[in-house]
Amino acid sequence: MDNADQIRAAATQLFASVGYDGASLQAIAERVGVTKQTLLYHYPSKDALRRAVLDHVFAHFRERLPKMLDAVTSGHDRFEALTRELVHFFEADPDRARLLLRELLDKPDDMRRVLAENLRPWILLVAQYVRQGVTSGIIHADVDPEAYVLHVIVLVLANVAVRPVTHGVISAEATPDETHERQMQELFRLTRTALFNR
Amino acid sequence: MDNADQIRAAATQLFASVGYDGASLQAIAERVGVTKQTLLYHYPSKDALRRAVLDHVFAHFRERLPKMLDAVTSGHDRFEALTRELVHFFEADPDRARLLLRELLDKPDDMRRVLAENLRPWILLVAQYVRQGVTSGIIHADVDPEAYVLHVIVLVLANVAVRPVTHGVISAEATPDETHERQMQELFRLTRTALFNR
DNA sequence: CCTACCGATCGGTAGG
DNA sequence: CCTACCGATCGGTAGG
Repeated sequence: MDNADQIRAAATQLFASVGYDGASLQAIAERVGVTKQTLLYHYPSKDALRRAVLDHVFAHFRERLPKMLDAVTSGHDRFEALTRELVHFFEADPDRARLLLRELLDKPDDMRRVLAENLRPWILLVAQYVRQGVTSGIIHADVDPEAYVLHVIVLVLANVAVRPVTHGVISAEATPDETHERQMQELFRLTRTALFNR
Repeated sequence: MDNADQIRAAATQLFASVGYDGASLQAIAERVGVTKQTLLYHYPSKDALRRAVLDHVFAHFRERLPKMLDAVTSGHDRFEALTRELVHFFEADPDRARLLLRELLDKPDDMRRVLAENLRPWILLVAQYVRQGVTSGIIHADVDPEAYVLHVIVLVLANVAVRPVTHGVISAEATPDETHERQMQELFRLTRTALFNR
């Protein structure tokens, strides 16, 4: 991994944890062990670094898309497998979830375009699979396919992003990990039950 | 509304839209038409202003709590009424949702304490109502009550917060308002179907 | 002695 | 990739 990659990785972490404005170029450079000026050699502006970070997250997402779509051919466990792939993608690096959520809040206009390009085609495709499930009778007839798929994505994204906080809200004697595991189990149950006829 | 209240209101808007670090005291003061020094007279530091903003949101939430809990005595439409109260609370001022989501990302440790105090007792109470519904047979036996209630809150919060982006993701010819209405209708269907036996 | 401010400026740091 | 800087703006405080 060269310096440009290391800088992007450090920026991803810092943007995710303290936000774009909260992360100074100096702080990002220090994490990598280079000067701020070296950073600005690789990325000519802070905004260029932002775009590089975001592009990299979506590049990873597109890489996993075929695997995700393989999971959703037909039947009950197939849709759950898709949700699991989604959870796996964000839990593999929770900074992805926090970063995307921050971008959604910070740059709604930009993100509308980015998501229209990167997420919309995929949502429409999965929604078509949902419609096939309705036709074959295994899925509730009153589901709104596109809205449902978006809800699943939002729910996974938000739950992974706010995971550090969840524990204090519903836990009793359980550990933070157990609480999160419980939360994700209910996420699978909830999204499955809301979709399929029994 | 005196200057202190106006400053808090302006800070709420700016913190919600550009984040805590992105909102300068100068910009907040300018919105109200006072100097930055006047702001610092009312709130001795930026962090004090942050706490005042957050406290005010939770004060509003606690105000509406009795009404919310009235809604959840028993039966199908009662739980939906509770979700509608929650949606109403955040849609009445979407800045509340954006602000809370930002705080969850910016200050997870602080928010864990804040939510343990302000949200946890209420979640546990509603979860007890869910358990009663399980006993009486109207609610699915495999629901995780606390996790379910938290998912509903997270789903409402996230959907209101990212509303400006939703339209570009699933819409075709519909207006942004119609798309959001569709999204919220599916939210009600999803949370209802995941809870109740048919 | 208190309240609600003002114009000016402090030491540091931002992105570039 | 580094040294040496810039215009501007940051959160916070001075006396009156």
